[in-house]
Amino acid sequence: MTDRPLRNAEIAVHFDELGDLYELDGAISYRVLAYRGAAKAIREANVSVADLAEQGRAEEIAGVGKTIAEKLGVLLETGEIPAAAKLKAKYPPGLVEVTRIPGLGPKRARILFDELGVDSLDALRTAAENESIRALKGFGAKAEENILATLAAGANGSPKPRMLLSHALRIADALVAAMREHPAADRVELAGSARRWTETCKDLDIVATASEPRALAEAFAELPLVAEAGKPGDAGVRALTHDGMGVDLRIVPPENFGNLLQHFSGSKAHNEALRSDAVKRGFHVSEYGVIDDSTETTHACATEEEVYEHLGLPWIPPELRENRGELEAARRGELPDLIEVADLRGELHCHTTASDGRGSIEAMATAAKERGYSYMAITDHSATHGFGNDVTPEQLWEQIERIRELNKGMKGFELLAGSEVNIMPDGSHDYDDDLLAELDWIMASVHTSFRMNEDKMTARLVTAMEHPLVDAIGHPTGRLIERRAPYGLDFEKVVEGAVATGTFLEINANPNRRDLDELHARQAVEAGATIVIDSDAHGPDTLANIRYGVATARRAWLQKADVANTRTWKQLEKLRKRGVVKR
DNA sequence: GCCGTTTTCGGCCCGACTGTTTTCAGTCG
Repeated sequence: MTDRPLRNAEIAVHFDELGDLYELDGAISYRVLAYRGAAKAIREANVSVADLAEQGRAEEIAGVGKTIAEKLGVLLETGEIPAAAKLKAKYPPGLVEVTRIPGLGPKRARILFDELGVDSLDALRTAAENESIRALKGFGAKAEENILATLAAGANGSPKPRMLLSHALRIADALVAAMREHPAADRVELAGSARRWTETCKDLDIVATASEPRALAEAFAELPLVAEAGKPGDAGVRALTHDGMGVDLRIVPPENFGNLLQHFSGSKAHNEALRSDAVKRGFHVSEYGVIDDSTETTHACATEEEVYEHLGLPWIPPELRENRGELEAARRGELPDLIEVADLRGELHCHTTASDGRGSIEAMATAAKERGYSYMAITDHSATHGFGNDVTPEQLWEQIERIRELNKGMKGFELLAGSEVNIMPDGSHDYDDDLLAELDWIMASVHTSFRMNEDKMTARLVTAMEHPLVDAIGHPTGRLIERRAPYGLDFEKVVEGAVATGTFLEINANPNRRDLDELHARQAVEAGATIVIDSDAHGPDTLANIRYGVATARRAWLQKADVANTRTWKQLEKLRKRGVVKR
């Protein structure tokens, strides 16, 4: 354990935990919400909250007042919050797991603990089996039945794993397409977190209007993709797909479609903030309409644009709806003009059969041209990648020759010789400089020794960026969504290094990576760094993964100009640190 | 606990569902 100051995410964990503990302790909900709100703001702050606190400026964070600032100070000094320590002595750790059993919350868990001494999931199961829960006020036999059923179904008090967006969208797109073909369907749209292009999804929300709502709901329940479904009604139906994904189909009259789409697109945080703000202006917003206090009329909205318009706001792109400043920006008329997939002019990170890819150089180039790109860099793995997929220096010399030859035959398309070189533990690279100097484009990435300490890993990346020929850092934090945490990094220092050296930082669009993530990407661009968005395609088909990278960029508020490969290759060459190379 | 073009005190987003109740609290999204 180094004596470095706590990172934002680590501080946030402490305040979330304190919120949970206060909730168990029966604190008023607004106090609990205050801690959770502060935790979210701290987690998403793009400066070091520890540094801010050091300067006595913690209260500049929205949702952090005098009390939380004080607790933050003590946390940074001693490593714990006294109030939390006190509550942890009072409530056993297993009790938090009990609150996460569906149907049980903090209030009911607390009753079980106080009355029956339930302090773990095992104790909960025993109490339900002994039928001692039904005697409690507010509980009955049904409660015991539900508890045993959820425990038997494998509930373990940990949050349910979330499904990767790429997987969720495969199902969602198929469901939406099938619904749109139904004769009773009028409008069918995907809502929820998938519409906001979040990294993972808990479930799917689909909203629709229909000439015969019940017929559409019934047809939905019968789709081959659906494993089981509730009772279809005029309002829709809930279903479960074969891979366990919950799907909620909601059907409303056409005049309310905008309200419903807005409501079910979320996020929760965006909607709460939107509604709080609306109340101050004399409006009440729900999925059924916008109520105007002054005239006591309810406005049904057929489109989302109308919902926002009633509140004096322009339409806000779903990717921005996370309560990260979008409402304020919308009110000021300063929403970003978000980057789009069509803005990208070239691909700068892909693999061929020379390393671990599935396609030839020609196949990759053809697929890139078909996407409308005007350039592509072939970036196979370098000599130490291992797994038999490395490109030796000799092979790379040959590949450069082949690419130069192939490029001669390309019209209106530039095929570039590149490499994804490994960043060695000391920050050096595994090809000689004279070979690197022959390449048009160099990505540098970490593929080994992930478990270095934070200082060393930060220095490793900064050293890599100081090399005059390294154009960009690939998947800069090394995380795999839901599978592998990012390696320890002082991200602020990495961004400083990128800005100082003029090295681009990648948003890797592989849906398992999306690395940089949206918060890091936003932070990097605000600090003056330039981004490249790459598919890291290992075959012609996965060039299309670029949409996940663009989604991350949009969620990071990025505009066309923030991303280097929205430019032509000639323009991009001038932008990078080594400039244009004559050959 | 936070916050301020209604407010430094008194508010704090909205509605559905469930199981337990005879009118509602807790939970969920």
